[in-house]
Amino acid sequence: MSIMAKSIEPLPRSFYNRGTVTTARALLNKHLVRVIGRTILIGRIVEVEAYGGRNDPASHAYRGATPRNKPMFGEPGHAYIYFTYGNHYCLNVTTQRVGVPGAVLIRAIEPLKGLGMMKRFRPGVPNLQLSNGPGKLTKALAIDRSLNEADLTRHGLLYIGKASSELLFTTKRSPRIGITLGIERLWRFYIESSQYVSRDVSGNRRTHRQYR
DNA sequence: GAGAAGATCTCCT
DNA sequence: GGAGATCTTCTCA
Repeated sequence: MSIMAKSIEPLPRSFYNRGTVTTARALLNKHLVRVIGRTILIGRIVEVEAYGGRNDPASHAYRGATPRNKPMFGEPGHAYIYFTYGNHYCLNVTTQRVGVPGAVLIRAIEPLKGLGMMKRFRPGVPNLQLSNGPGKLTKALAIDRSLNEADLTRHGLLYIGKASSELLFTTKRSPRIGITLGIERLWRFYIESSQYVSRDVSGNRRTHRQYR
């Protein structure tokens, strides 16, 4: 039986209108839905990181509001998408009430539907490598700045819904990846059993070699 | 207006 | 394991 996108109901605003770490954890195993024309791409969220505000030196919001990080200060349940390293887009979900900055970085998804189109966006890449990193998954789902501030609580081009069935899984936590400050916080969460997370338990990058 | 750093990925050795 | 790519954003003068 195929997964019908319409059967996936977007998570309500209240899901995001709470603590960022709580929301990050709760986003695991939810379904990220991307609509491109008549095609529906769906990925199961398997890895996330929480980013706070003025008390979190690793966060874009640490020094207050800027034009870039504005969505982090806005309504919860919206996309915050930024461009980094001259190459990559990163997808975040805003949390907490208006005026309180917070966002969850989606770091990895497991492709569930629309694999063919994802592979067209990432030609020559093995399945396990399609979306096991923040820059990879935005490319696999054709997510760019045009979707910045998109409302994720509605049926639109991009939203997040509950999984059709709640699987049992074990959540692991670790320091966040790729930052130099705030590494004492264990604000990265991932599904232990998933093959699609970006790093293994010891923090090593998952490379092509390991899968050949 | 200049300079530096960056929530990354890929290729090369 | 390491470095280059590539460009946006922010900070500071």
